[in-house]
Amino acid sequence: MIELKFIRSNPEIVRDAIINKNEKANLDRLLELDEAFRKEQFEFENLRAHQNTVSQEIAKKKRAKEDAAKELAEMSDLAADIKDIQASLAEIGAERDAILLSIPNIPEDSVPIGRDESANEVLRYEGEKPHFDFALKDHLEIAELNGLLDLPRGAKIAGSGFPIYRGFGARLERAIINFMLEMHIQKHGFTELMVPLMVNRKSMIGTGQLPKLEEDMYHAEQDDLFLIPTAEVPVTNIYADEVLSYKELPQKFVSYTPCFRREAGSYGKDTRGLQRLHQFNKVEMVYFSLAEDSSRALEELLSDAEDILKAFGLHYRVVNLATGDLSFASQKTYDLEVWAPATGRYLEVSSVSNFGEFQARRANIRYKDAEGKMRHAHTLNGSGVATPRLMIAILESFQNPDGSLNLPEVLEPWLQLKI
RNA sequence: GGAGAGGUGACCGAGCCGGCUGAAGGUGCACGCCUGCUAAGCGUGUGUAGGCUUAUACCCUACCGAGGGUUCGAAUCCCUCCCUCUCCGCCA
Repeated sequence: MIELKFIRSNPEIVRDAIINKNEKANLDRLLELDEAFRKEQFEFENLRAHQNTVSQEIAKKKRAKEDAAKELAEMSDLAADIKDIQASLAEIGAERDAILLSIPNIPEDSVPIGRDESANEVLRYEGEKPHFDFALKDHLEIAELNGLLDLPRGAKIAGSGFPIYRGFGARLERAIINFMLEMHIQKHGFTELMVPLMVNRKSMIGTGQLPKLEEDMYHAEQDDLFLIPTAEVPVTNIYADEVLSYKELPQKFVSYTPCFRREAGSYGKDTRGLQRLHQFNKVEMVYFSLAEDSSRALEELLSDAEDILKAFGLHYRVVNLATGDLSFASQKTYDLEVWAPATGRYLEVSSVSNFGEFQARRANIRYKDAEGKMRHAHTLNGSGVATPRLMIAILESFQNPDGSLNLPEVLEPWLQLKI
């Protein structure tokens, strides 16, 4: 979240951020509550200070075995007043904090301003765009010809958007995941984590999925647990409510998990095949950095994610997301969009974001710097990468005229197969 | 699920027959001294958050798992919940 002090002294910056990110947060009400809270807090603290003083007197007199009846009489009323004002304070504070949690992070200056993805800025294209001299089949047709997927039965047992990978399709999926994990571990210096796939409400608030996106989350009501929409949630929260030493930073974690999203409100959009799923696999990178290092770390994460696509020899582009397309918690995000030749579109396979101290404030992730001062860590993450659309790009890019596949050699050891 | 023990500062750990405890002691950390280097030793300092403020200076308030209660006053007493550990049961 944004520090209340900052909001108080820079309301216009916050207001612009809310507008540019298409958020709805009642900033005016927040400022009003903030003022009311501080006013009552002042009253409360004065009363409390008086109460403490007199309490000391009573203690002193009792120890000296003197009579303290006069003081005790006064204190009764005072205690009642304090209780009242305390209740009012709690009420104002609760409303204030609820609004505070709905204030989005503030985009960096280098983020293009615009209300939706049409304002996104394509920074560059990488890799060679493949050319084919035969009629292309899309990933669903390839999958069908090779028996890689069983979407109808996935839908039967769970619902649409819950895919079954079958036979070589399952092995290929698994090989891709392992390949990505090992590259991040061995070449990029990440530490692997295997994490809970369900998290509590506090964790979801910590990374900023809640309160805004509750409708998009699968929720187990009995236990108030949420299926994770991304490994970002459990991994980023591992240091919630902790104080690290500056010497322990930076830290880089990579984690493979399935991800679960209800995708409420996006029915019928890009639904063919694996394009949009309720359950999908993703390798996620999470980066905890010193406050002054996060901009550099963002570039590093981007490069780590790009290495995956480069290793497969896929054509892709790097996009600097506009304010309106930026997530609630992000201050800057690069998307990687891979080219799917038969689908004929660039598909998002990775989002690499810098959250600054926004998540660290919510989750209370701090460190002591070299001067012994408390700082909030900066958190970043990036998909490295999500598999379904990567699978689309792979199936479509490496197809032969007969629908068979000519897969990239880098997968050879992971498939335990001669390619 | 049943029985018991416990949750205190970056960490360990006292306090827990209510007031003089923001909290002993130790470790760690920072600075200084000392030793030819390292190690050891000596000294000093070292909580967080909020309010007020030009101020990281004072001052005030809050915080001893979370939330309530009793009381003039609670880390200390009572209740509820969460978590950890040990034993029993169940189970992959």
